[in-house]
Amino acid sequence: MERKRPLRADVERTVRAILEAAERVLGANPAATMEQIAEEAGVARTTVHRRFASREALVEALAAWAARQFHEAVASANADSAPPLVALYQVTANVLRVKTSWGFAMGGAAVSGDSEVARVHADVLDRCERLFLRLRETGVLRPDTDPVWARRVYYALIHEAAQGRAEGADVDALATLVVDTLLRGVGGQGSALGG
Amino acid sequence: MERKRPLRADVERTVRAILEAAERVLGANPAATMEQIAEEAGVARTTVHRRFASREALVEALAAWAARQFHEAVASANADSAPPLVALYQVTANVLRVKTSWGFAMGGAAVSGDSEVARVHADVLDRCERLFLRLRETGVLRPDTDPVWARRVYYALIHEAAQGRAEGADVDALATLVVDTLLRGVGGQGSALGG
DNA sequence: AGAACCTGCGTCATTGATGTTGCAAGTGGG
DNA sequence: CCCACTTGCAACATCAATGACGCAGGTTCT
Repeated sequence: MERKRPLRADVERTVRAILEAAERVLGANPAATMEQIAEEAGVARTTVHRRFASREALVEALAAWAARQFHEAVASANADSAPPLVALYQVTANVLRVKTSWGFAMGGAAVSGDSEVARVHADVLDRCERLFLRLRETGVLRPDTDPVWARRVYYALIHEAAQGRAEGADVDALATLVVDTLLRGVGGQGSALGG
Repeated sequence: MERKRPLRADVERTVRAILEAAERVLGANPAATMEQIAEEAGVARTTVHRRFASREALVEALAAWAARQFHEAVASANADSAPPLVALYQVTANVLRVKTSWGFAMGGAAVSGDSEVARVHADVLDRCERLFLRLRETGVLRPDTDPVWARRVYYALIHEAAQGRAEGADVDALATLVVDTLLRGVGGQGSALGG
C-alpha cells in the first residue's frame, strides 16, 4: 500500500482535495457521481480516475483515511486505563472532533467493504464494549442496563451530535451534552414510567 | 389520485407485494435495482414498470403508503389531548409498530421528495415539538433541556429500537425501553459530570 | 535548460439501469 | 363461453456513469 517513490507535493494536495470533496459531496448524496466529486475538488474527472483506479477504490481510500483518524482518536483516549467515566468523555470529544468532518467516511456506506477498515471499526467496537462493561461495574451505568443497548444509544447520540451542529460548535460542549444525555437522559426527577 | 375503476383483487395484491418487496430490498440496499425488487416480489420487471411509471414513482408510492400509516399511528395517540407522558408512550409504541416494518419508507432516502409525504412528516414533526414543549412545561423534561435536542434524541432512539430488534419483539417493551432511556438515560444515580 | 511528471481536455468503449413495446398465454367475471 | 384484463417474456431504445487513452501545455526537480 506504500508508494514506491515520493510523490510531488502538489499531488498530495490534490489527493487531499479529492478526498475532502468526496466527503462533502457523498455526505450530501451517497449516490453522487465522480463528476460531481471532481467538480467539488476543482479538478478534472480524469484526474480523479488517475489517482483512484475506481469509484470503489476512492470510497475505500476515503474510509481508510477516516478510519486512521478514528482509530487514533479512540486510542489516544486511554479508554482501557483511565477511569471509565473520564475515558468516556475523552473518547466522545475526540470522536466528535473527527466525525463532524468525516461523517460519511465513517458511516455504514463507506465501511461496508471488508479488509482493514472493517477491522479498525470492529476494534473500536470492542474497546467500546469493554468500556461499557467497566462503566457498569463501576456503577456509572445502572446494573440492570444492557451494555449493548447502551453502546448503541451512545453511537446514536454521537451521530446526532455530529450531524446537527455546525462544524464550529464547541466540541467539549457537545461531548458534555452527549455524555450527559446518555447517562441522565432528558427527564426530570420522578419522570420514569412505572415498571 | 383515486382509481377510476375498481381494480381486480389480484392486482391489488400484486401492488402490495411489490411495495413490501421494495421495502425489504431497498431497506437492505437503497441503491437496489428494479430487477431485484421485482425478483423479491416474485413478478417480472415489466410488471413493476406497469404499476409504477418510474423508479421515482415507486419510491414515492412506498413513502406515501408508509406516511399514511405513520400519520395514523401518531394521530390515533391523541398526542395533544392526553397527558403528555401517556401520549409520549402511546406515540412511541404506535410508531414502533409501523417503523419496524417500514423502516426504509420512513427514512430520509424516501421522504426527500416534496409533495404530500413531506407534509405528513412535517406535520408529525410539529406535533412532536408541541408534545415536547408540553412535556417540559409539565416537568417531565428538565426545564433546562433544549426541546429540539430532546426531540432529535427521541427520533434517534426510536430508530435504534426499530432497527435492532427482530420484528417479533414486544413493541410495548421496546416503547418502555425508549421512553425510559430518553428520560432517565442509562446511568446510575450520581453519574452526571460536573458542570 | 532538459528530463520527468502532472493536469486538463476531448474522445471513445463498455456496462448496467431504466423505460417501452408487441405478443402469446392465462385468469376471472359476466 | 367470451371478453377484458393482466402477466411473463423477449427485444429494443436510451441514457448516464465508469473507466481508459493520447495529446498538448504547464510545472517541478535536477
